[in-house]
Amino acid sequence: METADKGPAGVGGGTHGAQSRARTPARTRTQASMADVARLAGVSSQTVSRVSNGYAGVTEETRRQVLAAMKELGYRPNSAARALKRGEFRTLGVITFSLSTTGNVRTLEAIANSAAREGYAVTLLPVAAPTQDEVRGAFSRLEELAVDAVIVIMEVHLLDAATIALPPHVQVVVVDSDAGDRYTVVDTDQAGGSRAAVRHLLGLGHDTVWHLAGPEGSFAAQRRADAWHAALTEAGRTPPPVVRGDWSAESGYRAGLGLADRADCTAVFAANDQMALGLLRALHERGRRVPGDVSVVGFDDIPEASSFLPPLTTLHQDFAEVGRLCVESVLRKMRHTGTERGTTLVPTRLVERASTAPPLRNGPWRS
Amino acid sequence: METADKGPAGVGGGTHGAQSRARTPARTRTQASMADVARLAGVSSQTVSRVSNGYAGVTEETRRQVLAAMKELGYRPNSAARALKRGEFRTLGVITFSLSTTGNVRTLEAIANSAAREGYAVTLLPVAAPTQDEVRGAFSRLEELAVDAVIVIMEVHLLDAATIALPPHVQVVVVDSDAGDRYTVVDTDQAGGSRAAVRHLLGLGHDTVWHLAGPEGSFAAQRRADAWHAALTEAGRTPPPVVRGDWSAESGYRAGLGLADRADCTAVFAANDQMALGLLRALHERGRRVPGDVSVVGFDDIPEASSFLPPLTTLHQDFAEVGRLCVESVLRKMRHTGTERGTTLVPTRLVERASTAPPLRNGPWRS
DNA sequence: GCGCTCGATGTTTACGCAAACATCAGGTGG
DNA sequence: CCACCTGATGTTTGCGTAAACATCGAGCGC
Repeated sequence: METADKGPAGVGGGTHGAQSRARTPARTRTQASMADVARLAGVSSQTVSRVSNGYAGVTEETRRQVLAAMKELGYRPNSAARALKRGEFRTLGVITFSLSTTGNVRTLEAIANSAAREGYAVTLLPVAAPTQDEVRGAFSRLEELAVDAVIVIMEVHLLDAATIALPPHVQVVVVDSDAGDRYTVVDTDQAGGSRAAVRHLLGLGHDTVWHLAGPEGSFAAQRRADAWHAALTEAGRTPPPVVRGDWSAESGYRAGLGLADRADCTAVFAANDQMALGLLRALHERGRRVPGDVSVVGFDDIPEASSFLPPLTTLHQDFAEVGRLCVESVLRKMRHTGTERGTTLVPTRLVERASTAPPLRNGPWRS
Repeated sequence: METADKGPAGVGGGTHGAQSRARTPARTRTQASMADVARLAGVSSQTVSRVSNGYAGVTEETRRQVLAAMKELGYRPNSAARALKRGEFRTLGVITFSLSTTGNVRTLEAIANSAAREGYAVTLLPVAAPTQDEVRGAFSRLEELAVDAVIVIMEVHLLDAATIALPPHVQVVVVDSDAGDRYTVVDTDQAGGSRAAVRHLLGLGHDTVWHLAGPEGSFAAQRRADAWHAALTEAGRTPPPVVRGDWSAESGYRAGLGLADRADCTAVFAANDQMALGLLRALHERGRRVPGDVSVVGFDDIPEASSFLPPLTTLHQDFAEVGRLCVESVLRKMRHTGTERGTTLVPTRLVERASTAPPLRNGPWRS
């Protein structure tokens, strides 16, 4: 009872107090080790190890004794020692800057869940700003970090720019990139999604489709814009000039104010739902009805999209699948120690809601 | 020079291919250790350790030699060995279920940043569902995890319910809870924010304020609801019945449909911005203008709130500060090995936008 | 100049675990 | 009945680091 650590010990009830029964001096606040368990159970520490790792070759009787001793001492394997011995940490590092975009967050969440299922922990490497220095910093922190592999949710050119040497055995998987030739890449099928958006709008009868693109530096934005352009060209339409935002609703609003004044703009494909939200607001303020006067398609299908005014037609991204595939492929790379490259794409799905409709050929704005 | 691992393969350009120049057997892909560096530099490994940790007592000359050797071998301290020796991992665990709410994500991000600044890594412990079993599972994974302390972003009653014993030296800090008597709690000043919302609306001249509350199980929701109730009562108003949602925009919409039909409902305080979004949609569909007929106040100030229709008046939460304080207090607890308890509250700030206005005493819906 | 201190460096050890190897008892087949 | 095997268990060893202790040479006061 003199050990004082009873309080913090149990979150909730449980095995409280085992510590306090210990006979060792009070300052010994160190966890019980295998040796301690072995002593109490009257076996060798190796046997404890075998039980701890679920190996065969231990009598049921012995196993029970060891388990009892473990419980009594509140034994927990020391992961540092384990990692040192085994040469692996069972931990994945995830590098991303700012969790401010839905996509990154959802992907991260899926990664964490998949990793947990595989017995891996996930360590977060935040990068404050998308600058070379910051990325380099994250990687140097990473260098001495306890991870077996790394998943990078980031524009890969920043990664290239930071000429940092990773420990040679650390595998890397990249999200949001087209550098499949140099890395293993898992990503949403940006191009397919964009084409679906364009085709949906053209199919409704719109002459052409405007594009509210993401920021310049983003590969995702670039690919969505490229595919939009290609789809229009393939359909024999003239792509209007690209309007750029920065993913934020605010930027969508600003861009939307410009678009709202153009009578020839009857359909807009926004590169993400946030910008679409801003766009809707701008159109509404300028008296352009959606979808009567203007149809709008977003990208991402954030949970709120169905509550926009009007509910937003958008491309659903399967972030869970992206995360799952990231973990799967990085683990595969680790185990095969292969250097496989290539890109895995996860398809999108068009979710039709109320923000798209055929154009009003003779609406107040038309002619 | 014969030691092989000169070039720990590079991410990005740089030292690529150095591996292949190595003369030792290819399978030797193990990182250089302190001993290797020591050998190359012609010093003892202890001196390497001293340089590595920036300790005094090393000649400038020697230091340079060691640093050169480190660089040549691409030496990186092995964090497992370091952790084993030092008895600490320099890692914080964060337990949360689903990163689906803005608040949790933003807090997590702030925690990661603050932790990085302190030289700590952050390991994510995802909990799939808010059930006892899941929480218990997360904690048992945690038990053998390489963390020095834990921050829980979760309703604490789930934590209580999971009768799990943490390693005694692992400190816990909790977000979103009122259990300051048992844990160290850092949280947004939910009550203060709610009172500000109510006072703002009453100040505009509304007779009373309706409340669109969060789900039953949530402490944050409970506290916001309680404070709303108290503020109304203090002002001598009769609180209308509570309307409940589940934080989602969809639930806000459903609740809003009911509210929209009540002529006596001229002001609503929604417990978060997402629900406010759904509420706005419902009111709009039913022809109730905001803020003309109904004023709406949200909570959180998510980035999109300024792009709602109309831009939402809401309570700004300082998640960055919450995260920072979490890290600060958990580290303090670790260092002092204290068992300090108590609650730290971070104030909110009312952001007035366009969704609130004085009531129209003689609008179409009034009398 | 002698003994002393002090700063720079080397040597030993242990952290906790698990692979590799060693041991040992009991059974089996010739 | 002995050589051999098999399955359960114990012993040794080393992972990479850093604390604790040991050493060693130079400078300094008397």
